[in-house]
Amino acid sequence: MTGKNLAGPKADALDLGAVFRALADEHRRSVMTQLAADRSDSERGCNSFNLPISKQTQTHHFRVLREAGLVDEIDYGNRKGIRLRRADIDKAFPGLLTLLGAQSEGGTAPR
Amino acid sequence: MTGKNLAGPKADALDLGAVFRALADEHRRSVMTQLAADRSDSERGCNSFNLPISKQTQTHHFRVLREAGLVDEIDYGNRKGIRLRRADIDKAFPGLLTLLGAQSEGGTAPR
DNA sequence: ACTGAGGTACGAAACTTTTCGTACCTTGGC
DNA sequence: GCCAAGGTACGAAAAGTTTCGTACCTCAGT
Repeated sequence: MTGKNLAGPKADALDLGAVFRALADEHRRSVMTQLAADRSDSERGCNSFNLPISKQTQTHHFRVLREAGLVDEIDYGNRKGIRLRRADIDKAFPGLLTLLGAQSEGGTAPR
Repeated sequence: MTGKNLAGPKADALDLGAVFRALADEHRRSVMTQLAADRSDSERGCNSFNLPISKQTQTHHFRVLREAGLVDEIDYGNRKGIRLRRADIDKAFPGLLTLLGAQSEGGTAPR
């Protein structure tokens, strides 16, 4: 069954402030890092991220990501899909998605 | 008179979360955008940014920027200087500083 | 039609951030 | 020595964020 896409900002209306605010939270950044790491940009189920928080809180975080224009949310009624808006992000803020991978890849330098 | 450099994280200890949290605030992002735009990376006085907030609040914001490792603060006693840590930032998060300029420069891109 | 899994709405508690008032410190110039 | 300009410390109000409880919705399978 075809789901309907929930509304987010247009590609040319992405706001850097909203994006940084969205990425400031550890849980949301974890989601974005996982999405950015998958070069195939396939749709993922919303509970495939193993977030250690309740589902109400997850609803909140996914909404913030969508409203920042970072992901599309596809509503299937009793299930939800999420997909990275890679093309739009790369166009508006080139290098941002690469940055997300940098931290984990860089290695754990002891102080 | 030589001022003394206030402590911030080491170059290899920059944290992406702290950086995004620092850049999530409009005032701090404004400061960083101005600093990033000056390719000479010269030291600037702390009240040369025309922030529409009280000096106590400015103290707070500059501290957040320093603790995120984005700037050095130089204390002259009755005056303070601030300088972008461009090399450290470029090394840890290449492309980040370019991103800060993107919004103002990119402007209204026709899609 | 019932049930169960996944999701949302609303509201409240806990926590964090931003902001500023009052009081105080530091340096340079008089 | 005194003052003014620039800055900090501490505390508290205001505002924003994160979290979850309770109640409810939606679809798939039976």
